Order: sequence, then C-alpha cells, then structure tokens
Amino acid sequence: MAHREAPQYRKLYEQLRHLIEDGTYNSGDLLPSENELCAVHNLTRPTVRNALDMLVNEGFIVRKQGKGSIVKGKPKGIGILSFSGTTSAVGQENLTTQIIVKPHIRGWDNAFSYEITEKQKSVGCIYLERLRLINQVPILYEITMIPNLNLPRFTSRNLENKSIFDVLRKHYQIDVKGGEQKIHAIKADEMIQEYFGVPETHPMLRLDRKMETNRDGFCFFSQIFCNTEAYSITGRF
Amino acid sequence: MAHREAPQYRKLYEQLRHLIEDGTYNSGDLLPSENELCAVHNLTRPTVRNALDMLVNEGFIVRKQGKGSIVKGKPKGIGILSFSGTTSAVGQENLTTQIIVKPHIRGWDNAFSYEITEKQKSVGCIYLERLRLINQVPILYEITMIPNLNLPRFTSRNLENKSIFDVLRKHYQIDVKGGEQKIHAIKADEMIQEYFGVPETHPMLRLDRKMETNRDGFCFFSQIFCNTEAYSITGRF
DNA sequence: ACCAGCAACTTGTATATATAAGTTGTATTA
DNA sequence: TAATACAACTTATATATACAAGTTGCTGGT
Repeated sequence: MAHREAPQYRKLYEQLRHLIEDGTYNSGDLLPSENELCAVHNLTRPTVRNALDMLVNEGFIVRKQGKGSIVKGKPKGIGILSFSGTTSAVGQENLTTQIIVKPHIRGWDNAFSYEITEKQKSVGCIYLERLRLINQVPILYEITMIPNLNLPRFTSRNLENKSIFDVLRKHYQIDVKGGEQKIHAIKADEMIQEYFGVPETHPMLRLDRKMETNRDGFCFFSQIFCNTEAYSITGRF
Repeated sequence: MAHREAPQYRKLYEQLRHLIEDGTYNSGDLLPSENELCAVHNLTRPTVRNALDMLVNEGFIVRKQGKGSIVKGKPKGIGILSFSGTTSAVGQENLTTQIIVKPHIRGWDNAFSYEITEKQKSVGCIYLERLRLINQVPILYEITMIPNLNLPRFTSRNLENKSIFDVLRKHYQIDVKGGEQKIHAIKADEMIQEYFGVPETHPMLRLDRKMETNRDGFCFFSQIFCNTEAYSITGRF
C-alpha cells in the first residue's frame, strides 16, 4: 500500500494556506482570482474552488461574489491552540519548544481520562513530552500520545518548533476535525514546580484533550499543563 | 431586490439536515447514495455533493469511500456548555441556579478583558450574577453582561433555570454563532472563598467569554468562576 | 462636471462526463 | 470448506463548459 500522492486541490490548499500563514497575504488582501489560480497551476475552476472551499471552512478567507477571496488571516483555531499575552501579543519569534522526552514508541499506560480501543492498545503509542516557552519563560508543558498506526518515520521527525497538527496534516494528510477536552484548575505538583519554577500553591491549568481526525477511528491525546499567570489560554468556538 | 430562491444544493442540505434532526436518520445510518439522491431530486452529482459537503462541515455526517455517508447525529457543540462529573454524570435534575444579582441595567465598567464599541457603551448593559450548584454544592459562578439593544422585557424574564442562550434564541431570535474565551487558573479571592466555601489557596478556573451572534455587531460577555475539584469543565471543539 | 450605462472583471450555481479507488457480497476455484 | 477473484456498488478526484449575478471602473452623453 504505497503512499498515494496528495490530490491537486489539497496541494493548492496547502500552498495558499502557507502563503497566508507566513504573511505573504495579509488580512484584507485579495487572493488571486480563481481564473488566475487555474492558469498558474494548470487546473480547472472546480478544482481550484475545492481548495478555496477548504480555506473558507477553516476561516482563512471569505469570498464575495464579484469581488474576490478576501484573506481573514486568522483561522477559527481548533479548540485551544493560540496564546495571547495579557500585555502584548506573542509572535512566533518569541516562542520556543524544548523536547523533554523524545518521541518513542511505548505501550499505553492510559490515555489520561479517556478510553482507548483494543486496536489502539495493540499497536502501541508514540509518546513525547514538550515544554513551550515564551521569551524563555516556561508557559506550557505538553504530553502527547499518538497511536502508532501507519505513521512511517514519525518518531524521527523534528517536532522542535512545529505543531503536531501541522506535521500530521502535511506529511500524513491527517486533519484534526474536532475533539473533546476537560479542563481543571490544579495545584502545582512536584514535576510542575520544577519545570515552571513555581511554588506548590501556584494555580495551574490542566487540559486533557482527545483529538479526532479524518482518518477513521484515528484519534490521539494530549495533556497540557499551563501557567496562566502572565499569559492566558485563548480559543475560539 | 426580490428574495432570490435558495439554490438547489442548499434546499437539499436543509432537507437532509431536517431528516437527521428529527430522527428519520439515526446515528450510524447510511444516507441514500449520491446517485440515489441525484435520481430522486433530479440533480447532478456535484450538486448533491455540495449539499453533503455542508453536512460534513457541520459534523452531521462522515463519508467513507466505498461505503456511503454515515450519519453522526449531532453537530459540534458550541464551546463549553456541559459538565461531566469525575465520578458520575450530572443530570439536569441535580443542577440548580441561584440568582445572586438580579438582572438590571447599568453602565459598562468593563467587559472583562474584552473591548466594547462606543455604540454598545452608549446603550448600557444588562447585568446579572448567578451561582450554579450541583447537588447543592456550588460549582460555578457566572457574571453576565449583555448590551441593552432592543431586548424588551429582558430584565423581567425568569432566568432561574434557563440558559441565556435559550432565552435569546426563543424570544429574540438571537443565535450564538461562536465566540472567544480566555481561560485562567487563579487563586480564590474573598468573594470566591465565600461563595464556594474554599480556602485562599484553592485553585479555581476563570473563563472570560465573548459570545458572537447572528445579529450584526451584537455580542455579549460573561465571566465564569468554576471549582473543578469534583467536576471538570468539558467541551467539544 | 456629472452620471448613466456598459464592459470586463469577479464569484455562484449547475450540468455532463470520465476515471480512480475503497467496500461488500457473491461466485468461483483450489 | 476456505481462500481467491470478480462484479457491482460506493465515494474521490478532475476536466470542460455554461450561464447567473455582484462589483468595479471606464466611457460617452448630457
């Protein structure tokens, strides 16, 4: 079962999305018209529209008849994935990631507070722990568990400054379609006190998340600890 | 400018959505195949697929190549709206609401951490505070602020055990389409300590939420304090 | 100078068609 | 009997085409 090449509309979607995310197109800009995109990429309008539809669904653009495709800039965000500082906005340049436990394959002790299927249990789990810092200050500690199902070379990929979501989407055509999360406020335990440098009484956020994808039955899990003193977790719904 | 008739794909979408919502198709059922829908409604496949695409985007169905369109049943929830106990599920019967500050009109001191427009500021704000208990235990304290814009008799409505969402939808045709939230873990301040009966070091959850609606420019705000010791906040995304 | 109207763009909707690829049940074969 | 092969379904992807309808700017007439 060879890796099937990504369809054209998906390639175009990735390209356009990338151009929006890296700032080539800014909020308010118009994308090239559908006919231009057809000509440049040698595709037909339905195919191009398919790619644009994806961008619309994810909130990257809005389309106006007679006008064009207008870049909105920020996607709706899937659950919680962006930070906003209480004082100033946080750019990508201030955000760094440290891999604390390198991705490796192990069994499933548990999936936090979620149930997993026998099938998932049988294939083992790709496990990693990462610490995220903003301006060298630890803000977020994330434990991720992914079923080891047909993800060639995953453990050797560099996840240092990339989102798991992006890696899954770009290299494996896995889109996170939704999910479920449980949120608790907790006191810092020893591990947390060490990583974040906070006292025992410090209130922390803990999120248990289950991510569902377009691949049938494929979901993965993460547990996130967050210090919301200086930065809050924000999300759109 | 007469009302333009709804396009075919939209009519089909409404029809199928209705059939799912009223239980004609249940979770797990297969919808008629694309070709069947073409024949029955006298449309072509791209048109039918357009309608099905909408259902996929809103989470009503999933499609599997070679299989069909499988009904999922329920759409994605809007942000955080349900509780699940760590031990057992919580039914409506165990949930009570106390109005701490009755709805009244006042000025906007602030909208928590959100900006408000001059227009909103000028019309004043409907303000209320409610405490929610599960089995007589205080779990959630909610402060709500709504712009006083064309909402006749709102302050005299009974909000004791109804969701504000429901009241706005049923009596004023206002649907919450989405919104934004910021989440913090905090220590209990004096007010919190009193209402929840917890010590000062107790970690609490604070959510600042901005709700956006189908009414152009109309949004409202709430701040929620939650004790997640026994019950966690859960949400789908 | 103004403005009505048209031309040339844009996206929206819809049809017709073709091929690829996954699923399932049945018939055939070892 | 059990495994294999195939036929008949399903959705996935892509092309080619046509016309409708909204937006914008130019152009010619008043």
